[in-house]
Amino acid sequence: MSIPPVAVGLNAVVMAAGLEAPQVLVVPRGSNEPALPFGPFDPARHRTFEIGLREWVSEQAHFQLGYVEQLYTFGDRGREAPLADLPSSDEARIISIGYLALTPEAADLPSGGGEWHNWYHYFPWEDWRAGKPAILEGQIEPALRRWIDEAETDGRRAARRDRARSTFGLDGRAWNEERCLDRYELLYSSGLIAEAARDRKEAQGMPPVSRSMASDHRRIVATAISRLRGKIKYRPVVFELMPDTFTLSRLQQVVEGIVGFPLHKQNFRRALDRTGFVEGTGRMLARTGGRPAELFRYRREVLRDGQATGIAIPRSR
Amino acid sequence: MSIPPVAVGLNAVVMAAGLEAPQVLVVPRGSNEPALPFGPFDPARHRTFEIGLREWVSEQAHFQLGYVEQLYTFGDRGREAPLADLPSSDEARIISIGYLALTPEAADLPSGGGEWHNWYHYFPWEDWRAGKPAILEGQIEPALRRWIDEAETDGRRAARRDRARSTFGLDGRAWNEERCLDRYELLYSSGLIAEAARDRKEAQGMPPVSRSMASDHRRIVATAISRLRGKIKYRPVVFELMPDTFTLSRLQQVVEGIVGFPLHKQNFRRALDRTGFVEGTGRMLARTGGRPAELFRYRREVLRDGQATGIAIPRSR
DNA sequence: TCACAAATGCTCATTTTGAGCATAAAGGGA
DNA sequence: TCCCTTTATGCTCAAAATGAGCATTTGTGA
Repeated sequence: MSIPPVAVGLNAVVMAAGLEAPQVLVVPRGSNEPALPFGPFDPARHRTFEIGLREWVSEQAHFQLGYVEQLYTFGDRGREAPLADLPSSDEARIISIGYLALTPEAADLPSGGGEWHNWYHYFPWEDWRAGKPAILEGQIEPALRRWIDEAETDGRRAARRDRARSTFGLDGRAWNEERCLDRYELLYSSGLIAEAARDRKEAQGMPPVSRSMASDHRRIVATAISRLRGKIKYRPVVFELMPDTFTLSRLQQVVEGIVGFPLHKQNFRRALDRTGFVEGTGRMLARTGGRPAELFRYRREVLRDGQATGIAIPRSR
Repeated sequence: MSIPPVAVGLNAVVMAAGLEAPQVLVVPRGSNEPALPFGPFDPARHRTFEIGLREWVSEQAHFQLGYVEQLYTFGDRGREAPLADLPSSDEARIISIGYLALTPEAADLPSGGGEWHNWYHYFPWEDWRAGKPAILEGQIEPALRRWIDEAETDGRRAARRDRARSTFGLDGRAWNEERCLDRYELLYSSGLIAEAARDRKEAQGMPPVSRSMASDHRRIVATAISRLRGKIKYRPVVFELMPDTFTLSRLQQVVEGIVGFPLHKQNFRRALDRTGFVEGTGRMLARTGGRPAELFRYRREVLRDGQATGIAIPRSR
């Protein structure tokens, strides 16, 4: 049995908690679309994927990754074509293994040309912290309804409607923040995303509703967002994004940034309290704009015993 | 930038609900250790991994996969060496993309030499349905304590103790069924698993505490079990393992087989009821050994709208 | 000195769990 | 035929967790 060779790349979705919104590390590429940091996997040099990933991130971006987990392996034909500075896909297929990395907000900006970009510049429909994003009613929902109506048969129309309803919460359905990837894929397959037109090399009528990224990188980021939004509920991963000490309000702000909607403050604290994940340091942070807040710290030990638990998400409004 | 080529294999962990316990599809290999079904990924033939996977499973095992999801991509050096019928790892590194597939219990046994094997023959310590498995107190816990004591420094000893406590629930800690993979990895790294001795080519004093598998296949199965045990709680994946109609007792039995411990029957039903996932057909199943049970069916539509929900797991005892 | 803005503290009605008791209905054997 | 055993189902009750919102503190800045 012989196995045809393919080239393997490693993609990192490095995330941090910004002041206003969660950030993702991207590499600007001049007039081209920005890309995720990317490095080849060299089986001769790297005993494991993760070692390889950490190595080239520290080489290229000059900073050390902390928390890292494998996301997904992407290998569909056609997805890698637009990355012009990589070998053409005609000979060797390139598959890429996506990783999610979380770094404390204090992480210095990498000097190698990387930049922190707000998640929601790439996914404006995902940010409900200040209510329903205008882009939904203004552009996306009408376009989705058009796409539904364009279906060729009644059956397909019904299938499209079901899909749009459940992912985008149309017709009174609930919005499920974890379905970020499903929404991206729906927008892609219905042609509402710049990458879709680009990949099919045709101009679509859709106004650029958000920023695009090179290759299938925006899909990889959507995968990372979905994963993080889910995981935060059953593993204490948020703390990987926090500095050593923080106020509870800041913690809540970071969680709200991730899930994309506001939380009920008192209930958030009550639930957090019960987990025992956090303990007061006695020190206070002044100049909060009101009463000073106590600084807390994450108790890593708690993770060890006991059940898998993350942070409760007591939705507000 | 050039990317060194590697060979990509696809591994399928195909699972079904057996009469007594969940089953996994394995390929017996005579005097060698049994293996998971494995097929090469050929970028020239397969547009996507999943298409490739479905194709060779239907070729080799003569049956069609239903539900399929990507699990993880395994690429550590050394892991593939023992699969003698594959090219040596010296030249080309083989990485394998693991997939989890779920098939209804009615699925015919594949004729191509595949066999359904009970999960718990490979992971006897994971089956708490009839109480704490004897192998834990009899063999695993003493061996773990020996391994803890063997550590060279106090710090390492403490680290080993913490790790063993939280994964195996030592010293009164809770048993978390989702940490199946962590437990396998601990047993592996502490040398209590046949594969560990094999991979280091040394004979360990450990009695064969369970069946082993080729290469890192048992690790892949552990990954699948952990994934399924987690996912069952927030997505209605159990129904992928059920036939068209089933009794509630059978459904509970399947869930118990997966999570590995008994559930409280009445509360299981109450919670199931609330999800609306299931509806009675009016038909009854006789000869259950007692009062006949109603046959139910899964309402696929419910999945569409509403929140992500799986099946409640009201632990009993 | 007095509002204001945050940070914290508490209460209360609802829901959701966790446990168990009670009743119903077939099949087997006395 | 009539219990008795066995499995299916129904229901109740206390405890815990959630969802909402009012009330109190305590620096800051006008």
